[in-house]
Amino acid sequence: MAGSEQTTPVRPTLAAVARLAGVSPSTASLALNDSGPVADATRERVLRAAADLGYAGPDPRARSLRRGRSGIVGVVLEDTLRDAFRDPMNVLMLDGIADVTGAAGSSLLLLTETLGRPSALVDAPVDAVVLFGCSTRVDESVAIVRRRGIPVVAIEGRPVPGVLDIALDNREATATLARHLRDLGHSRVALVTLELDREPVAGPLTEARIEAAASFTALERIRGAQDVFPGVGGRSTLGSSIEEGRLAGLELLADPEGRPTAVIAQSDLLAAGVVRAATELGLGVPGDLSVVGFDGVRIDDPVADDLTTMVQPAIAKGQAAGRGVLALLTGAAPERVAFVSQFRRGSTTAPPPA
Amino acid sequence: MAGSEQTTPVRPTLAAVARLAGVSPSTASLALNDSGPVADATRERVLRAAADLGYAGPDPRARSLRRGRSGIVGVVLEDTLRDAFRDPMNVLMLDGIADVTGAAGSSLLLLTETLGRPSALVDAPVDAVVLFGCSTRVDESVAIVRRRGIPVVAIEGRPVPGVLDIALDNREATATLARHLRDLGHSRVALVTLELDREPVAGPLTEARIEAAASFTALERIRGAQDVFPGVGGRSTLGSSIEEGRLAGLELLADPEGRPTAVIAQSDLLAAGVVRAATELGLGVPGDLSVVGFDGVRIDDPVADDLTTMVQPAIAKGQAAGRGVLALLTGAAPERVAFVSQFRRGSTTAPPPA
DNA sequence: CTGAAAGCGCTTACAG
DNA sequence: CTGAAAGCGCTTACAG
Repeated sequence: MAGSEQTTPVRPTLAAVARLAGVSPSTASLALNDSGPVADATRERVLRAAADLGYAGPDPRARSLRRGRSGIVGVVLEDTLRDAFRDPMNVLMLDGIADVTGAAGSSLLLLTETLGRPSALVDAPVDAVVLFGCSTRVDESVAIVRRRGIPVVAIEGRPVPGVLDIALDNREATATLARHLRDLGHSRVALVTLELDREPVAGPLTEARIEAAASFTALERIRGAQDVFPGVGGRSTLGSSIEEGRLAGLELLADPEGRPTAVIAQSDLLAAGVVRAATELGLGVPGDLSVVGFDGVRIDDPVADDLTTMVQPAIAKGQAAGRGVLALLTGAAPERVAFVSQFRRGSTTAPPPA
Repeated sequence: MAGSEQTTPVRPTLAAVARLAGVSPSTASLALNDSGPVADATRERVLRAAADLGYAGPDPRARSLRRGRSGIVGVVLEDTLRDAFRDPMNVLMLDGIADVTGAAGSSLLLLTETLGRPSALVDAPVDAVVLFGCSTRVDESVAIVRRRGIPVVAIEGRPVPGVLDIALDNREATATLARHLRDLGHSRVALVTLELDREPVAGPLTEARIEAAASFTALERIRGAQDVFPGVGGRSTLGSSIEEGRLAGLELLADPEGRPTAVIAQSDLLAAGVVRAATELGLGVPGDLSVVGFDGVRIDDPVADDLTTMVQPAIAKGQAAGRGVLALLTGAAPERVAFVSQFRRGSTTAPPPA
């Protein structure tokens, strides 16, 4: 109005409203939040004053300091959002979390685990944190958060005391797929894994690398395959995407000699990539090569539309994580939750070529 | 240790550290942040005290109240995260924003515009907000945020005073596609639009609905088509997805009589769906039907892999929005940014059937 | 029903 | 170089 200010207009405070209404800040606060007995006339005066001043509600920063709660739940994903959201599983889990925490009035803060750069996690104003355990850098995050005394829920994390775990039967589920392949007659099987190491490497799986695996999810799924095919080898990737699956598939299938007759991919995206690689090399699926995935996403790819896979309840997992957060926040006894995947036979598995 | 507490252990405060170190809180603060002259010996004592107590750094809530900054940027998306993230454009833009704000030490808070439920936007502790303008409920968000006096950047928003706009040449870009079709000889053209209304409806486009359009992006793209094909009709959808495109395509192509020879879809996802619908109906693309999209995403669908489309710089748009936020926060003069899309001729357009 | 007071945990001029 | 003080904006016992 008077003079064209460059600075942000000063936001009216509760004190200003109280002053204009001619009451104390305490009374104004009670009236505005109607959290106490206030005379109707007084309330009205306060409300009018607030309206006159354009008071937009309490400053969330002050309120959260006072209350000891920010209403924010941190969600820790891998490196870039682009990578994290490429896999529909992550999006679905996030959506599941938001379902529950959103209904309780909390919003989600996106945090990434960037190697090198100090994590925003160290001083983000979060009430609780959800870790995506398929990430390879959960351990650092857990350390930071526990130091801060903030409740943590880990989806598929390596069981750690003090961290509420939302578990999936990764090992047993993969074993189910492996048995399916074995029952079909396969014995030359190869793995295509999710990112395995803290600094992901695409390359052949070795005992040493498996030993040192940072991703609990990837490790458990490897173990499930080993339960059925001891010593099974394969390749690790840089993460769950069709392209990574394709690259791994190309490597695995290049040499007609040692070529596997079946591939166990650790996600549907990777499996779709393997199918694509096979097609490029002129191999038929499932005629020449059987391929299984994991997740049970519908992939918009006619060539891998009907994968044999384990269907996991991604949204339910997210919701359970959300409920876990809420429980931890109210001091309730955190109950570990374990989800079970379901076998779905698609059209990408068959007996090995004669 | 002593007694198994149910309550969260009390976090050590700066005051506790100072007490243990035998200095004042002010000095402890200076030492911890090294933001002032402190004797080496003193600093060491403070640091040791902090370590002994397991002090995890300043409480972000208190710090942000004091500083007047939370280090959080709100990002307002449509309804559910699942819907928002289904379109790669949104993910890429988000990633672009995170690039810039993350480097400046801010994290992203996910906020959704849910009809009915009061938006978390009214009291989220954000320093600034980025609005995704293709959403149909930007106007409410703008109102809330301006009332709070928080800087706003809108990506493809309807130009509003006080809101920094990251613009895209939606109208002209669509006109380019339309001219391409006209030059090929098409005159029976139909539109498949993004969500148009506050409460999205899938159905035939009418003048009244266009008049009342809530999505500025959708509206501008309609206008661009009308610039070349006055009065062009079509169908609106519930949002950018292959399935929505398919459904709209099925409706548009059902009747062999009035069937268009070309469809202008407002996103590549929608265009892919239209191609799919055509295929289902036994129509060849581009032989029987030409289809153009918008965005320039690579869609993992062999049948719509090579769309004729306008390629838009999604990540750059996000980065520009991020820079806009930073500028607004430092009080710099906000400069409106306008991006230009590029025509890419794919294999989904050809002259109309004879 | 209303107000004075304390305090959430920190940072930042300001003295000394 | 160090400390006492003020204050960010609110909420919540506690008197009255």
